[in-house]
Amino acid sequence: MTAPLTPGEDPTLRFEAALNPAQLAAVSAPDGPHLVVAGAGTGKTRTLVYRVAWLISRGITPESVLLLTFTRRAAQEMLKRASSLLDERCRRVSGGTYHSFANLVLRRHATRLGLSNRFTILDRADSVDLLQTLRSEAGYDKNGKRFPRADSLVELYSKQVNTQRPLADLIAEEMPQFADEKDAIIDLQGRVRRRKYEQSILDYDDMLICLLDLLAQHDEARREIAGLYRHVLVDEYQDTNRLQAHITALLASVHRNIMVVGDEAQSIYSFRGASFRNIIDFPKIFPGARQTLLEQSYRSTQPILDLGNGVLEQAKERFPKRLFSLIPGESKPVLMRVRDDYAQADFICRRVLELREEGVPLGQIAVLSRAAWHSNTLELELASRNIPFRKFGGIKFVEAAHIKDVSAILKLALNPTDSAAWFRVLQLFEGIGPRTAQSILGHVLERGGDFRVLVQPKLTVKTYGKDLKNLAALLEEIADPHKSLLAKLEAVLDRYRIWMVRKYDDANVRQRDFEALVVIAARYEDLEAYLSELAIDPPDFSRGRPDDDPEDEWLSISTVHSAKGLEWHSVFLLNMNAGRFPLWSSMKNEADLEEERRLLYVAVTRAKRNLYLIKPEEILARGQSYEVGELSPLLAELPDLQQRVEEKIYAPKASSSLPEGQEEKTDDSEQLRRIMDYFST
DNA sequence: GGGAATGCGTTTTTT
DNA sequence: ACGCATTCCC
Repeated sequence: MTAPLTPGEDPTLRFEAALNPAQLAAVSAPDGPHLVVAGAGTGKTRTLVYRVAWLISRGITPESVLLLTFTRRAAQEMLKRASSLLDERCRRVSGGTYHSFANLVLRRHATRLGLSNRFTILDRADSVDLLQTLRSEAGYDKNGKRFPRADSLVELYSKQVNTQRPLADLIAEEMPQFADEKDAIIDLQGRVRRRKYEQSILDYDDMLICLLDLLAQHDEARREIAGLYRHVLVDEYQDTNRLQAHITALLASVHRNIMVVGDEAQSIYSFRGASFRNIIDFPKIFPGARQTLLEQSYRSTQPILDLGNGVLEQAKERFPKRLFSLIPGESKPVLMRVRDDYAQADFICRRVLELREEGVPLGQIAVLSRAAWHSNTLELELASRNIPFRKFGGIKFVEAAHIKDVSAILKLALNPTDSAAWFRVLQLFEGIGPRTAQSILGHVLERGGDFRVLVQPKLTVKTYGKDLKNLAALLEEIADPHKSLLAKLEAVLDRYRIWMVRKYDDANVRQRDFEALVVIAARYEDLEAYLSELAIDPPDFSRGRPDDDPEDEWLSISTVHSAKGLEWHSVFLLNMNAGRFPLWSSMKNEADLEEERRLLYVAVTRAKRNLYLIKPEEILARGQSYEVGELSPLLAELPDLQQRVEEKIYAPKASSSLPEGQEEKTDDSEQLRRIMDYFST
């Protein structure tokens, strides 16, 4: 990155030297709406970063620039880069993810919506718990009839909110087998809504809904909030849904200075209502919007782009855009055939070590997969060979049961009417299951969430009476407004450790995660900010070591979704089989297959220099049996696949290629590994 | 008999 | 890790 400006230096000159004509046009564009369509690796982020720096260098107040991004990592990265371009003023730019922005605005304006500003936030699992509770309260689970599972209902309702389509239509499409229960399903959604409203709890979707409600229904609020932001910038616009597009448009309704950046070909979140229509329709909402197209890739070599372009050519719906690159590099992506999952892991470990020998740091290497669990075998292999890695995607740190338990206890101190939190906490104790928890929490809520209900004689005589007493004492302690956040957290952890040992046999492994919890807490003043942070912007790694490795000294393992916006020198793509990538479930209809194509496009274009597509010859099927792993149709459908990739076969000669001093690998060691794999989870 | 504990089989992607 | 079904306990 370039050095900071010297006083008196004209930043404009710097921008012209650092950007190509299309990028410069976007960066230095005059006020007004602007759509930037940018292919993978064409400097999308760079353009936004320079735009922020350009605006501020022209005297725009940093706080009045709003930068909305998909992940907080992306936001921080951008502001860091903008600061190093210009100066620290760039750090004061407003923004974050849609959800974190919604949280900030709602804490200020909640009362206008008749909502407490001490609301707590439900994550996905909390929503499932709440739904479970209401489902049994309403008796929908026990009239003998089949009824959708709680988690599929949560998904359905979420889709309804994010697509803003009638629930009845979605039921007909997504779960036709439950068409008979349509009325009950609709009724249940109403019950969930009312309950959340009564108890001041919001799920992720509610945060967007409330923000939209505030902006769309309260004109004064809209003018006040939209008035604050002279410039609105949005990254990854292809992954916004209708709700977010509506919010964005309203935020820009006062000053009309809005720049959205995106790539229809990388739209991979349609399962949560995202639509690249938002990009297509942008000029309809903002007539006369300027448009800029970025097509030159600064990331990948031409052979890698050729494969990406080839994948996209098979798409039914496509837009005229063709990436090109001037980066030298002749070698084609490698399609590596391996025997099975274990050979795949073996190949990656060896190749990773070789790459490191060749001078490629671990931090410049990534392994990507369609689903988080696809890398399970690889993770074991990496661990046994002491190759440090971090895993992104799948179950996150904050989603682990013990972290959720601790958060739930803390939530009660903030909002004692949060029944989802009560439900979880009560079931920590032996002898309390869903039924008993339900009944106790009924008593608690009757008294407006008073903890002292827990110590009434009727309860203390039970086997779990002592636990409830301890809980009540703990809650009393952490509800104290004079106590610091850290002190509250320590109090909870001290008590929870005792409960945890009874509940989990791997308690000492889980124990280590609490250190991270304390580290995060140290950054916050109060409980409310801390819990919001955990719910909205949690640390995004799920496995591996957070703090004790230097930045670049670990290999990334990631889902394709979590790899969005990132790039590596060398990329391995796992399981290029039918059923794995694309998943079986996505092979049934063309719309899903289209999205898988875009996903593969995203995956391929993460690579700068080396790309390995790995194709096991056999895959472990349902049950224990191996079946033939067909080549992914997303590759097989390319008429000129042979020209676009170099096919190789990985057939290790076990004894000769093993490093000295290690045990020779024989067939039974593989079997042992299989057994270990099976029993370790 | 109600409700909790235990065992079994399955696993898409995320704010 | 979780939902679901079965078994076990009060």
